[in-house]
Amino acid sequence: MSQRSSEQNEDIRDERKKQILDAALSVYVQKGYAGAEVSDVAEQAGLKRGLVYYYFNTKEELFQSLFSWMIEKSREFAKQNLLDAEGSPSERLLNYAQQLCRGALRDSRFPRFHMRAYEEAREVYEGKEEEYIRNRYILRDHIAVVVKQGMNDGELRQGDPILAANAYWGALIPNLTEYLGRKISADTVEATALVEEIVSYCLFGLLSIR
Amino acid sequence: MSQRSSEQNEDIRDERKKQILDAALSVYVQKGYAGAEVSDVAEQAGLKRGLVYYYFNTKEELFQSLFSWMIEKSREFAKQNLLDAEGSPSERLLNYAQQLCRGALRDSRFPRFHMRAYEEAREVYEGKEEEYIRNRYILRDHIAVVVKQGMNDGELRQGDPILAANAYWGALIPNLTEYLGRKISADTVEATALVEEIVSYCLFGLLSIR
Amino acid sequence: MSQRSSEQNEDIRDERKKQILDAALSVYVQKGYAGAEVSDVAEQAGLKRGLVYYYFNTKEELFQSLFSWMIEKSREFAKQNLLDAEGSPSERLLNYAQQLCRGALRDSRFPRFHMRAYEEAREVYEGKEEEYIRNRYILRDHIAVVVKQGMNDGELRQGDPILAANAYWGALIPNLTEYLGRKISADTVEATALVEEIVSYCLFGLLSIR
Amino acid sequence: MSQRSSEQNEDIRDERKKQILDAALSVYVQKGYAGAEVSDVAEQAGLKRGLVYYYFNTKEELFQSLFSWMIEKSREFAKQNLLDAEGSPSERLLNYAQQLCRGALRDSRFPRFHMRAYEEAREVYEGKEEEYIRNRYILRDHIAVVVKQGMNDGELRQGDPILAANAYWGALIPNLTEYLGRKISADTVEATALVEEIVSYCLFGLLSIR
DNA sequence: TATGAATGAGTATTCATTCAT
DNA sequence: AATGAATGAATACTCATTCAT
Repeated sequence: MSQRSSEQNEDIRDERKKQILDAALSVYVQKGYAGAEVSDVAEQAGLKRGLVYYYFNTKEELFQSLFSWMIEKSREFAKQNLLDAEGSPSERLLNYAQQLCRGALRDSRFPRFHMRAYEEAREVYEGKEEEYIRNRYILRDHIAVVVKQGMNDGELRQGDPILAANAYWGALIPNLTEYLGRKISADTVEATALVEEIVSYCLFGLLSIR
Repeated sequence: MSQRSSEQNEDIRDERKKQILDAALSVYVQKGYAGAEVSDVAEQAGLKRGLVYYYFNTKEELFQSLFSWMIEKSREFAKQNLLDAEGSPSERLLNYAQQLCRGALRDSRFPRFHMRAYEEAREVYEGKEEEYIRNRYILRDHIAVVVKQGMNDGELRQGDPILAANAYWGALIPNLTEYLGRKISADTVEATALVEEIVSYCLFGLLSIR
Repeated sequence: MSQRSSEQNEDIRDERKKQILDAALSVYVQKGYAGAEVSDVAEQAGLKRGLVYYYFNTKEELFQSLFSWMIEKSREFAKQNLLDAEGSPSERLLNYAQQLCRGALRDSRFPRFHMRAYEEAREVYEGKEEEYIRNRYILRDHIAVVVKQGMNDGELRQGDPILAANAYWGALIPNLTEYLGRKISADTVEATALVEEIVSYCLFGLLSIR
Repeated sequence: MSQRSSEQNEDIRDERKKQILDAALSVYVQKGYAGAEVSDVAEQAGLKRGLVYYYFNTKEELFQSLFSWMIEKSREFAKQNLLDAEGSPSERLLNYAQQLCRGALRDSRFPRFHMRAYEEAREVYEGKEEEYIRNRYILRDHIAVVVKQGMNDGELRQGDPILAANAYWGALIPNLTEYLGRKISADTVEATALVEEIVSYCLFGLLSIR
């Protein structure tokens, strides 16, 4: 019998893991950590339960991997579109919010993941307090860095950057998931206007005096 | 006839139900619906599991009752401090946010409930689509009503009242739960300033140009 | 406060016990021993569960009482209509079967009780082997006595009286419960014909050569 | 791909299901539906409880399967030995009764199942009224068909075939279970005589005049 | 690498029973 | 005598996990 080469196996392994994590994401945004069953994930991935356990030793490990994966993707995204982007802090915050909107139009699971994850990180990282802390707050802290710059520059109102970052992020996320229900396809005029509006609220607030 | 008068029994029943629902709230904000066990609720309430089932037939019924209870309290609160309050729309939105902050200082389970509930309502109300819809969006819709007035008056920027309400509420809630970690006692100068700041973000946004 | 006299109490007690046993019978014929709940019995009797326990210490005791009660009634009935009746053995067997039919027309719970009881006596009398034996076989043994006489007289075919009694009783009982479905009221010509037919099968069998 | 071939798995599944159903039968004839515990069945089968649930989703489903299985076996048996057998109706009824006796000597659980099932079918098929009806009466109806032929031929007395079938079956079954207590091994002269006698009662009745 | 049968530690739920009033 | 709140020991059922193949 011909043996698969080890590189081939390596490829299969990587692909399978991605496949499983992607399925886990879909299940997670619908049911959360406690409510998600390993069977659900397997089914969603079109694989057998046993195989999921072949790649991830426990449900906990699977979802911690999911969290790390998502956090990593989110961090990279923030780095590109926020931290390393060009422009003043407020321009970068605007831009970042726009990019997040665009992303949500493509895949609403991203903001939905973050809505759940904010509350459930403690359960998923039970017993790994540091990772929990590091992961839970990482995005907000990235934002806070830029907010702080803006405050120092006088571009943003003085205050606690953390609270401001929370407000910015909090104003954004629920509206990203709201897209879903409206099922607007990206790149339409309608979508652009909506993005514009959503983004504006988290920077300018609700008042009209400007 | 029973020795205990029927009013006494009525009182006992009411008190027990409250006691159980209050315990369920504590468990819920920590573990969510799927993660919460009826045993946890019983233990938290200092009662036996059997008694919880004496008052609520199933876990589902218990948590649906919890949701209805919380929604009702939230609705009343919104009525008093937002809908029926005095002042212009933006004044009322400011005032309501302040009152929510005060409430969160007393009992952080309120905002924490809403953070979870927004995502989990579908699971809890599985099979009761209308109740789900009604309950999930009720607060946001209350806010949207006032936002719409403000938009009509020209006090608030024109836009979709629902999106604006989402932004307002979203900017507020995560910061309310943030209080917890800081454990500031209400009625201090520090607390007042913090409230001021949090509230300002959801109405004025982050920019300083005003 | 006026005290109830002890005779009055005695009366109440007796009446309540009857009431409970009668309810237990109704529940029993529908659900059997294991399937019957004390709540069912209470509800059927229009009483509260606690009161049932006031009169019968355990579910086991309640149903053992039911069995004793039914057996006693059945025994008396057999004594009057079979053992102490007039006529030859076969005449008495005919008469007894007819009387059982009449009884079933009035209250089908009687034959239905016996159908269940035959199988369930062991469970109900668990740990009381003698009572079980005595009660389970008492009716059949009464019949066997008369059958034996008939065999000795040459009126009935020679054989094992127990087997014959089983056949007689077995041929009768399912048809008594069958009445129910047909809901024939007693004392009609139709009912009389039906009784005639049912009775005939258990004595004459199915063949026409007579 | 799995190492075990799918036929092997098929075989394992079939065997396990049989094993569980057989155990369920043993438990059922002793305790009935409500009294039977899934643990009992597992223990009787020498398997773990979890595995029982792996093959049957609920206790209800398990016992409905048991019923279907038994009914099917009974129906086939009736087809071979009664409906499709040779001879006149009464000869076939005699033959069928004999075969049932023989079967009971080998495995008394068969008649004992039918004694319980007649009463408990309604509970087991709760909510599936048609299946209940179909299954409860199927054997009796098979018998009634042959009885009716016999009546038409003039071989059996005129009457309601259903009542006659009930009488035939009812006279037979309790005596089949009676074998048990006597523990006679089949193929002895004694056993043959007993079968002869039992069978005779359900066709000829008790009278000697023939 | 992949499958699916098997296991066992929980978790929801039921129900007989007690007991204060 | 009567009620209904309270208890706890089962019992049905779920689901993460293991393991032989």
